Amino acid sequence: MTGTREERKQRTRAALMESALELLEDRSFDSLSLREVARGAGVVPTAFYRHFETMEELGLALIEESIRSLRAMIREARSDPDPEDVIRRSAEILVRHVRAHPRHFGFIARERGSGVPALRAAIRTEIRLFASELATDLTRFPGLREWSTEDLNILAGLLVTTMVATIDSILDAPPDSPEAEAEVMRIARKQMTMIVIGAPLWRSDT
Amino acid sequence: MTGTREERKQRTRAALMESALELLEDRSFDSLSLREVARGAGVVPTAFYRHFETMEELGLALIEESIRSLRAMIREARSDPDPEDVIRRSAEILVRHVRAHPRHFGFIARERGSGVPALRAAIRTEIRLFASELATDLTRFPGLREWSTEDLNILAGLLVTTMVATIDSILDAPPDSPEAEAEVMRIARKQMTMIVIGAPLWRSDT
DNA sequence: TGTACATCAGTGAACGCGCGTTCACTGATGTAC
DNA sequence: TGTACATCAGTGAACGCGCGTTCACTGATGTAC
Repeated sequence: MTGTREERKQRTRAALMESALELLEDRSFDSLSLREVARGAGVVPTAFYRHFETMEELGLALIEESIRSLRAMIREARSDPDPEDVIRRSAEILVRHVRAHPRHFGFIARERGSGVPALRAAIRTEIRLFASELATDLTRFPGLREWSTEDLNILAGLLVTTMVATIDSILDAPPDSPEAEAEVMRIARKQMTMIVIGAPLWRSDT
Repeated sequence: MTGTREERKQRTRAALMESALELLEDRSFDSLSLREVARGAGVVPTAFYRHFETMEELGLALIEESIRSLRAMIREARSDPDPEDVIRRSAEILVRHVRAHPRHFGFIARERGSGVPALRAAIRTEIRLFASELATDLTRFPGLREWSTEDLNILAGLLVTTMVATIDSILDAPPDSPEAEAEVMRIARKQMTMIVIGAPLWRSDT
């Protein structure tokens, strides 16, 4: 029981989010109850209301937190100026980040398709944003310089879809197996390579 | 109240599944209650037990039903012996079937990532099965004849991922807009083309 | 530094509600003779 | 064809339970003087 009143309040808030994240490991968000979350945080149900008006608000806060992980990952992937090696590095970074924050990525991956509309919408917006940033980055590649914006977006969408599927694979794989991890990484690398090798040739075909 | 006792029983069973499917349009399966489903079917809660032991059993029955749609779609797509046109036709068939059974595909798309483990597992198994059948079909393409089984599976996985993402797009699009539908189909076609053009060239690159 | 008062994070009792499941039942349909 | 009995899909009351939310509260922390 140390710290100022404000610090302690923030700690309880964090405990509520932590509790939810833990429960979400094998449950969907809209099957979670306020009382369970409070219980997991070691706090009486009514204390919840000092921090969030509704469970949905807590869900959105969790998405925001998860998205910070995502952004950190993207920033790292982008920081590499060498486009030669970009696929290998991207696959590595993706796997490493998902392994480092499995509960956040699991939460996002699961709520992306299902459940509470507000969470669904927030996640989809974020993924779309990522895809359009990727489209901008793609112009650095030699074969793609004079592509139309629309075609770049389509290609970026395809790459993002592949990455999201890779996230699913990582989360499905046994958690402590470096072999499984390497395998997922290898497949992701091959798939992304297939795409970027084919894409520049696609133009001539209309 | 016509038909034999058995026919009437089957009709009630169908009504329970129909009720669940309707409720699932904007809810996740594990937030559904047995009482709601029974209510929607116009039947007392305890009557549910004459048809299913648990809600999970009903969920699995729904997946089975949904998968019949999926199989019908796959059969149609495979029946075309002309590999030239296969992408255009596949995209069309995909969009048409999803539009024809939006609730079934929506249910599958949503439960694929989330919720009840048994449903999740059943759906993933089915998708994996589809991917490995597709891998077999791919050997018909000239450039892929002497690929390794593993590489064919990776390519098939990539195509299936793209199709699943397309299903999401169709379900997200406004339901009565032929323009939106055509747009989704066009994007799916482009993406699959990018993949299959690039894939045969990929080999030389290791 | 000390005192008097305000703030407010967390408490605990209470509420009405929908839930899954049990049980004994009803009465129409099916079957044997 | 008619009768007597068996089957069984659906009923309705009852149960204990966890839920979200309200409310008045407590007592430690913060602030003004």
